[in-house]
Amino acid sequence: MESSEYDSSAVEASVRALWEERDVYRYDPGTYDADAAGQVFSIDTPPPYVSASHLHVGHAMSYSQADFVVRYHRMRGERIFYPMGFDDNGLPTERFVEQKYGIKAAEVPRAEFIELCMKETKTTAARYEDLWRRVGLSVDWSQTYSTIDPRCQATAQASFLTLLDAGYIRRSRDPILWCVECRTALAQADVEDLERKGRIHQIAFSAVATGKPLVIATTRPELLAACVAMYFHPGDERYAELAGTFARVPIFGHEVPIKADPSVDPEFGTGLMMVCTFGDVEDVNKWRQDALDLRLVLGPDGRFDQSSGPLAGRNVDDARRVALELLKSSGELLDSASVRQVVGVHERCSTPVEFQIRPQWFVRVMEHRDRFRARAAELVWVPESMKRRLDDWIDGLKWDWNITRQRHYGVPFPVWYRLDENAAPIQGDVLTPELSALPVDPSTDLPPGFTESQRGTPGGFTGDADVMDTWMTSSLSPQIHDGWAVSPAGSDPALAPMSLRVQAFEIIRTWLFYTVVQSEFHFGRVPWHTVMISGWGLNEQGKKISKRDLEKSVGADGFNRYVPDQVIARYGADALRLWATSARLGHDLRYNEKDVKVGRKLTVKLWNVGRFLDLHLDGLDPSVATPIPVADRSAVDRWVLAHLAETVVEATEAFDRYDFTQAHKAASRFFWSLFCDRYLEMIKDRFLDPDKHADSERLSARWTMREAYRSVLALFAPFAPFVTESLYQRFYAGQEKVVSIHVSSWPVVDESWKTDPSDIDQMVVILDAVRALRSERRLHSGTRIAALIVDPVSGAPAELAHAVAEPLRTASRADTVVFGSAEHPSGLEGIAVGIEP
RNA sequence: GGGCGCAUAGCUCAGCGGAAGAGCGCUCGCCUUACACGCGAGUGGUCGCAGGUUCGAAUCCUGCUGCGCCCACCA
Repeated sequence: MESSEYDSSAVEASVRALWEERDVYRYDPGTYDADAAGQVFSIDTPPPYVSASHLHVGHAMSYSQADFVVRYHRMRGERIFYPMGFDDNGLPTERFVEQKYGIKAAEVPRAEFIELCMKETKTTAARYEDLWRRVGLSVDWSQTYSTIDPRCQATAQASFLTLLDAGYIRRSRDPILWCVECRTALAQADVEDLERKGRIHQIAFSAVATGKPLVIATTRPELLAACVAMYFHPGDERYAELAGTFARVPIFGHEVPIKADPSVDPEFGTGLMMVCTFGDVEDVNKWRQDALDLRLVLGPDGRFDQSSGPLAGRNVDDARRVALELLKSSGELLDSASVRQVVGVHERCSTPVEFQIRPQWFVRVMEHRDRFRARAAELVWVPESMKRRLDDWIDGLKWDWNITRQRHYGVPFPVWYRLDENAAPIQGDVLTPELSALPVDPSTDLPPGFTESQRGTPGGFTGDADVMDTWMTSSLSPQIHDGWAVSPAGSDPALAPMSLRVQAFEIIRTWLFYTVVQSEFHFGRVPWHTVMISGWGLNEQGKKISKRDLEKSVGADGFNRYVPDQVIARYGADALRLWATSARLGHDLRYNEKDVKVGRKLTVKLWNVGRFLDLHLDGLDPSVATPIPVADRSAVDRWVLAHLAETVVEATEAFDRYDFTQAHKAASRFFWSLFCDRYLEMIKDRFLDPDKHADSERLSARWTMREAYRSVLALFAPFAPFVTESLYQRFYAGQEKVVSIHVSSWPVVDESWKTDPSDIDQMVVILDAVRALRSERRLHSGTRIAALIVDPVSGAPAELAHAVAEPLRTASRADTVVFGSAEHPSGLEGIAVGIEP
């Protein structure tokens, strides 16, 4: 038996080897029984973007939190389906590859670019998997998926075709959000706010009829080229007479109608505004509502086109500068002022979002919002307050979900368009494959009934060149797991719906929302029973952990406290995970290295109790000996079991409501202050002073500490899986004949443990007073004292004092207990104590 | 502007209707045959502010203030 200093690296490596060798975390499909469906516990985990260049301790925190819950359920005997995926298609990966290789997707042959993407995602995914294994996530790695693999492509395409058939998807030429940097369409969820300083300009138009100046305010003078109307508030008397007349646009000279609309704020600026195609959402609304002209002047590459005169060929910033110069020299720029503005930017590259018009695939979410709200209400939310975030997002939706992206690395749309005699696509004439043929790539595969020679020819066909929004695939993670699109039998009923979705709060509006959409449209139900939302691990300043933290926070010894690999090497994965126990679900937690040290101390303490057992169990062998009935054990032994019983109940109830923080606290409180600091100290005397104690007392202690330690290890197993497994293997696995503590080993309270602990509780109060006396005299706790003097008043205190005299003597390391006169208050009413060294 | 969350010991955080808590830090002891990554004893808080409900409020209600996040947004 090894019983040396704790070496986390060695212990964790050998435990990991055991898990992998025995395949402890493999999902057991078993036999599906509808009545026993609760026995499967299935988890829908977030597939991380493999392009996120580095994982930090904050990621380790949220993934660990999911693992706590999963491990608890596994220990309760449920069959765990715990897969892990990697999200490797879509923009983030492309941008990562573009940056790493210094290329632009558009300027490299498509096949070559995709090959680079695949290569990068493979190596990064392997690195992630390795880290997650070392963190101790109890994932069944045989269930791993990648959002670009054939199964996922087939699932996404099947969803698309099914939704198209059911009328949930439309193709239309709408104004769409567009990123000129990434040169692709975006969905509302891809856009975030950026606050910045801008300038607002007063610009004079002129009334066509009278030549009078009409002054508007704008932050985007370059869009004068795209101006199609001027508006004022219908109640604004200053401009009432302008209704139905026209204004002339500066620089460009075209005439635009002047109209009234209640959405205009008469207090803002001059009370007159211009509408362009398109500067913002209001422009789009008025353009639709009043059927205004279309003057699209900004191209998909972010440059002004030939119709924009002096601005032609320029990008937005350049065009703005030129427009202002022209206005200034013509005297039409009346005023400019600084203003703080908030602009919508693409969240991946922070480029301000522009508008384009082109045919796109949209999922009709707007008209079905009530259905999504109803499903959101069916879900169990942990914490409950997070439901509001989804409700608010649904309420604030403005557009249908645009699932079209003009990129290269993604799932292609499984459609072809029939071409007319000029080889132009015929609107609405869409060719689709059989579901059984999926996945298809329309750029190389053929539509049913066509030959390759007809590709791109008059009367022939052409494949859709775009790819799907990455969320189109990841929102199908439950269906990827249950085999919906690829298994002949369809969704595995044991996995549909799933038990639990785990994720952080920032992707509620994307991943969570879109998954609800898919599940509702395809199956008319929720995708999971419960959603568990974790917070973020923040840096020491309370901010999001940044790339800078990962790169710059390096000490003189080269140690970076934010890099999980380094933290694990120094303190152990158990210690890092134990830090994550202190974050309440849905709440952020500041990361401090010292808090990992606290976790480290707990793992070392658990280990050292193992050494204590090695010394004192004295070959106790449950496989041949029979335990002493609890009723026959010493009072202190019964006492510790009574508190253990309370602890197990508390931890179990906490875990059942996903409150792993309380479960950990309960275990910790019991283990440290009751089991170690009091119980083990109290029983030591039985071993160290054998003459004063009967063999039966020692045997009672041996059985009790063996049983209690078994439960302690199990209570901590979800949090610190490595050290608890190692100790379980050392002391219990052989006798219990169970491969791992992590399987069906959650502690069970024996009814006989539930005794009244109050006598010893009170004794402990007296003991504390005795310890204070010893401390005053600078005696260490091993030093024996000649006598403990107890001075109780008659009645209940005297009865108690006599009842606990012997355990109190033992715990105090006193040779005798003397009932006599003493001065020092014990902390208990009616009892004073003293010591004679 | 709307919504949500948070404000408790120097720090990180529990507690959320019945006598202010933990860990870290700090002070004083103790190298005691499980553990100095330890043990014992201490220090430290008018629980953001102001009202209200209650026999009783850190805990419930109202209003402020500050911080964070989400949404909207002023052309």
